[in-house]
Amino acid sequence: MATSTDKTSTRDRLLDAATELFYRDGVSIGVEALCRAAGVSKRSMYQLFASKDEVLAASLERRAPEYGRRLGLSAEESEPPRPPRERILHVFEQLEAASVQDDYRGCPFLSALVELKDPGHPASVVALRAKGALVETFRAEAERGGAKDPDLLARQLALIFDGASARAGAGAETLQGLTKTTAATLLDAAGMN
Amino acid sequence: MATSTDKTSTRDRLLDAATELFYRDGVSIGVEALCRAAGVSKRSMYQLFASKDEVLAASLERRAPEYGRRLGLSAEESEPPRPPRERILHVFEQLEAASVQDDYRGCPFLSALVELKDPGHPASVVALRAKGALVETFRAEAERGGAKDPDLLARQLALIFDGASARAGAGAETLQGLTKTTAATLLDAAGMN
DNA sequence: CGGGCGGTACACCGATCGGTCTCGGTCCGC
DNA sequence: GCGGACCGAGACCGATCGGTGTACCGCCCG
Repeated sequence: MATSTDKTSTRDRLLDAATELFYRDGVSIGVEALCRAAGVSKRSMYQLFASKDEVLAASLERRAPEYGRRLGLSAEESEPPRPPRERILHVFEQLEAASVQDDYRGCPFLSALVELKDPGHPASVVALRAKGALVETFRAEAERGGAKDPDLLARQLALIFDGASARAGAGAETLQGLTKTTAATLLDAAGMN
Repeated sequence: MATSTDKTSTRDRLLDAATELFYRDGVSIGVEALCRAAGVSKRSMYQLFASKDEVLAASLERRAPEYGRRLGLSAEESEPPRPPRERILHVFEQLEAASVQDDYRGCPFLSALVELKDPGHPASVVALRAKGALVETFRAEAERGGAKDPDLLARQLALIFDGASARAGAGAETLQGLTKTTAATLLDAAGMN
């Protein structure tokens, strides 16, 4: 019936460990190490998932909603809707805040796409969907804010977002207001607010 | 004496194959497959390099100068120096031209950094140096072009560059003038030409 | 009480990993 | 012509890969 917490616990433990290890060590982490970290036997893992690839896909899938939420882009009804410009800039504030943590390794979806190199991989499909959702949310905010070309602006912001997460994750950039400044410049040029 | 072409041929064949296979299949490609593709025995490879990691680093190292050259950033004395704005925009033209090829997988240096995740890896050191050189060249052109804040502009352009190569390489974006447009917007905002 | 059911533990599979080593051949200078 | 440097082919090493098969255990439900 999956009503209580302990029913799903082995699956959750597995996906929690998968999220962390795949992110920290990359997709090449072994099934053995993964299961050991999760406190789950390989047998159980292969009863829950058809393959390691599916575990990776599922861990990204589960991460997607929380990812959008932390960026402040989810359509929450709690707060009165802040102006689109603020909401967009808030995304980059969050990104920069996350990037200063020393275990930051960049956007997990982009990393998975780069590491897998196969767009047909189940995890790549999930990652591409998450990336598409981000652009779409940017686009909606841009439109709401009266940008001249919402689609162009959204794709520009996505460039900044992924470029910043990749460079910061690789240790090639420290951001420090860089993305917020750049995003603001692009918003201005798009005539938004 | 390493004077003629054939003396260095096994090394070159190996690095050529390494460049291609590491780029296409990622750093997880096996030594066996690598040597087979290069027509070089494992024994020869391990006499030329201490480890697979060193082969990867050397292949990136060798690629670096040609990389900068293809972007049109090398200090060639042949042509009369075009204005900085044009030179910068030319970089993005070249990037977009490269990204339409169906075997395009993004910037090889950024990919290596993402895949390795270890900034101390010899190949990561090479890649970080190449990335630093790109930013520095942007910065020099920005200064030459009278940008208000050359350092800021250079980092912004690097964001665009890496974001675009990552997204295009992952199949999440098709560019189509996007980077050139965006770069031009940033150049304008920086008061450059 | 008994039988599933979900779970762990662990041996095991063939394949492949990075790396070493031996063998035989080819070519070059003496 | 001979010795040695060089190199490709590939066997071999222990470890690990993703994945499976078997046996055993505790727990809940009838």
